[in-house]
Amino acid sequence: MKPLTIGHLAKEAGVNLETVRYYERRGLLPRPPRSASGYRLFPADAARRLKFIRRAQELGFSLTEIRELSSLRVSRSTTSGDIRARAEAKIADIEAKIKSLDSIKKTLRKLTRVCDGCAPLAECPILESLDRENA
Amino acid sequence: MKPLTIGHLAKEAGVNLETVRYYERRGLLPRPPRSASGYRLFPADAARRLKFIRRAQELGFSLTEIRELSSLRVSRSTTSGDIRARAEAKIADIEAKIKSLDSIKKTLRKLTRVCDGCAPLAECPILESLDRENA
DNA sequence: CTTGACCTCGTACCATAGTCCGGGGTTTAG
DNA sequence: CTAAACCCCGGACTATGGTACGAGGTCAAG
Repeated sequence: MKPLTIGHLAKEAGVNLETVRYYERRGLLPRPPRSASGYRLFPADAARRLKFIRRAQELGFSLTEIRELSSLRVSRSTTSGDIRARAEAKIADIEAKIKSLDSIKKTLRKLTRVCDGCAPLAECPILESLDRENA
Repeated sequence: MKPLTIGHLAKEAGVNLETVRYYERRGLLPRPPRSASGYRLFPADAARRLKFIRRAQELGFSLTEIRELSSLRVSRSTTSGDIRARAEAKIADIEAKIKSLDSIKKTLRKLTRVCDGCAPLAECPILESLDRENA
């Protein structure tokens, strides 16, 4: 588990080097220890953290929300009941997202089934469902 | 089903009026018919469309992706097989998102269970799982 | 027939999330 | 020992997704 320089970390996680610095500034990555000459030395698992951030972003969480999500583990100065409540709120958020995704998915599924029986060109009709169903 | 002016539509959908114009420019809303004096007259269901756009955004889709998603219905000049393939690709995207959300949710669930048995203060430990599990 | 609330348009401005630049020091390979 | 490749930092720049502004036209009520 030798420490990574910022360049290696960035490459491993598949992000821009500047993005790593940016996340550090924004508090999404703990500031890593430095070498004698000032180079950042990241623990090997920092890459996993970066990937988590990326995935969470794709799921519609802002960097601020992701920081909150991550801080559910480190927080001193809060009671565990408090953490629990915040975790439950996040779970509810997530369940709502899953529900929305499911309903869009169902609509798309229906769409592919309809298309199966369609004429080659632009006949494939009334996929109005897309905005009609997901209310 | 009397048509809505932009102001009423915006209010009903809970978005800023300028946002409606913006979405129209970006091609996310069809340009509506106009009154003699040039006012936009939106069909009543435009509000549903706006809400769909908002929901899709919260799920991590960009406006461009949302336009693609919606265009799965209107597209002339493509075969239905083509539409079908694109719909299936979107379904796969969505399933991946659901999986990620599920894994984050599971982690948070575990967290609340651990917390239940925790001391009041900052003892609540090692929720490392957050980035450790979702690889 | 004017006042206020609404609409038109174009343009300017804002926040978020990066990304790039450039002057400087460091480290490594030849 | 020097050149290439890497790192530092601050600050400027970009793209996306809006939001605000202002000059002007419209519409409904008193």
